[in-house]
Amino acid sequence: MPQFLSNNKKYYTPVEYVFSKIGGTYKMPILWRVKDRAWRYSELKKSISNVSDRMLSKNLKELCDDGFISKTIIPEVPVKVEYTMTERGQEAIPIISVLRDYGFSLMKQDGIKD
Amino acid sequence: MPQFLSNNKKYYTPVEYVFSKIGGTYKMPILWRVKDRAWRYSELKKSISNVSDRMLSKNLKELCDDGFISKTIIPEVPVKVEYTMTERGQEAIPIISVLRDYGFSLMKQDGIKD
DNA sequence: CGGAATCCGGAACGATACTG
DNA sequence: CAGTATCGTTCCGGATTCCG
Repeated sequence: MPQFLSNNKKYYTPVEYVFSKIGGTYKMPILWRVKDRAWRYSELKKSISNVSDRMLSKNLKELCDDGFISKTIIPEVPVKVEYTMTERGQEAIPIISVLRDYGFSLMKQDGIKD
Repeated sequence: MPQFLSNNKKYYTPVEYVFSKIGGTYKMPILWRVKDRAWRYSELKKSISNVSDRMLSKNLKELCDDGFISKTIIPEVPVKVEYTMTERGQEAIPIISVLRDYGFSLMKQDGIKD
């Protein structure tokens, strides 16, 4: 099995590396929303209905730090923050799309209706 | 956000459903190996070098129960067990392939050599 | 050989309260 | 409005032991 290091963490497969960047419960839902236009924090909070503030801000920060989205602070009162896609983030969209389609296919096989 | 139930567990996205079936550290590595030929337990153990017996047997059982691979017991002494792909499992391979390619692309962007 | 059962620690995650 | 801080819980996964 191949392996490599990044930030002192050991990875064994490229797939594992993908999950470390855009895996977890909320990152793909965030990217999927932000792909078309700028979204505000409160919009994302409302749209991803089961996410906590802690998880949302944590995941937004990581996606920013890893270069998938960017954050714009508009200094009005009260403050406005917008999240938009970067080019790197855009490249993830087709992957998420494939996973979504496959998810629907699996659900159909398993007799689950959405 | 859409949501649905399966086995009394709540899912919010199709992607989440995919991960519940073939996510985690070891399931895709297992599927990726079994795709071409039958593999024995001890072969998988050796090939996925960092997996424990607990995790390997647990993941193999779940993949069997979920219909992605099948298990053949050959009653020799000592017993021989082989794992092979089902049709359902085969359908997951292109998805894993896409994720692998994307993983290599991300690694290249991040200056990681495999 | 090919597992299953049990125990356990740490990381991930959730709910709530609070803040610039 | 857009987050932090803190605390409590859950759960993934490793180590170990045992079995047909």
